Amino acid sequence: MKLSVKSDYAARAVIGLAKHYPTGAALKVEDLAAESSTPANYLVQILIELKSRHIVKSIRGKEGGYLLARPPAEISLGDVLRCVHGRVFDPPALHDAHCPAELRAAWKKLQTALDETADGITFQKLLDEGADKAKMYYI
Amino acid sequence: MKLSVKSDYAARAVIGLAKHYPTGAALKVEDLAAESSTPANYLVQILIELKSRHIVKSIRGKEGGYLLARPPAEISLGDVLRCVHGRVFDPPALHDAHCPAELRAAWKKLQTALDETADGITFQKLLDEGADKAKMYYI
DNA sequence: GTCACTTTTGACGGAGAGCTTCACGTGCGG
DNA sequence: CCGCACGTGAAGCTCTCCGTCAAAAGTGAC
Repeated sequence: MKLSVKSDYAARAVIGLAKHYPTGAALKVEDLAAESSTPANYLVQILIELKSRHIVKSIRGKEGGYLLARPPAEISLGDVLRCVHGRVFDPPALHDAHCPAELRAAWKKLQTALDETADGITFQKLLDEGADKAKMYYI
Repeated sequence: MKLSVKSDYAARAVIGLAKHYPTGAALKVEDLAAESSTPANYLVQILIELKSRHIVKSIRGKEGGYLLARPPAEISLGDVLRCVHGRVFDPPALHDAHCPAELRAAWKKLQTALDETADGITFQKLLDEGADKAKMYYI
């Protein structure tokens, strides 16, 4: 079960924006694409989806670009994942009447486990982990 | 992120075999397909994969068919899932050097959360749940 | 040995999703 | 008015998933 690169790109973009969040300045798509090494033209579409879910916001015209709509502590990996795809771990069983109830319950269990874990990971935590890792190099 | 129907079919097939496990008799592909309402021709391929991972075993010739290779308590949903797809929740980030380390750690966390949950669900538990549900109708 | 019955294996093809790029429209500032 | 950057839609391409089919090979009954 492969996870699409789209979600990966989205997460990288949000991380990139989160790093620039304290500055308050907008980040151009091309700069963000270069920083997170993602195809710029594809990243645009992802950013639009992220915008529609109020995870990021945009400023047009010169000096325009993207920035986070909320502080990184209030954005979870689950939010980004659910934005890019629909529901995380969506089993076809839920739409199929032939699926036995006990199996449906099992899928649900997996789904909630994944959801809760993803919701527990905020981008503030990811930033802190990255900072900790950078600091460890000096020890 | 949709889960493929293949995994659903596989799980249903194992449940069907688990129900017949006490009898010790082999179950024909067509019967199993009818019972779990899955396309027989497709189910064959899934069963072969399940066999290669020693989750089920087969008997050829007349009176042949499939049966579980182990008791239902020793088969987890994670086993079936990993058999049908490769790794569960495989993020492309692991193969991409451009992915930041903190994000890779986050994907790993989701992956292990899903793995542990799936490994905790044995088919014996699913059978018991189904039996409990059936019993509740008589109360 | 032969036959009926089963699994086994391989290949095929339509359908759909994912990835990427391109071209043009829209709004903002100078 | 003009340039810059976002916004949007469409197109191509590849690849996997889903399902079907046909032929091969093994097994027990007679």
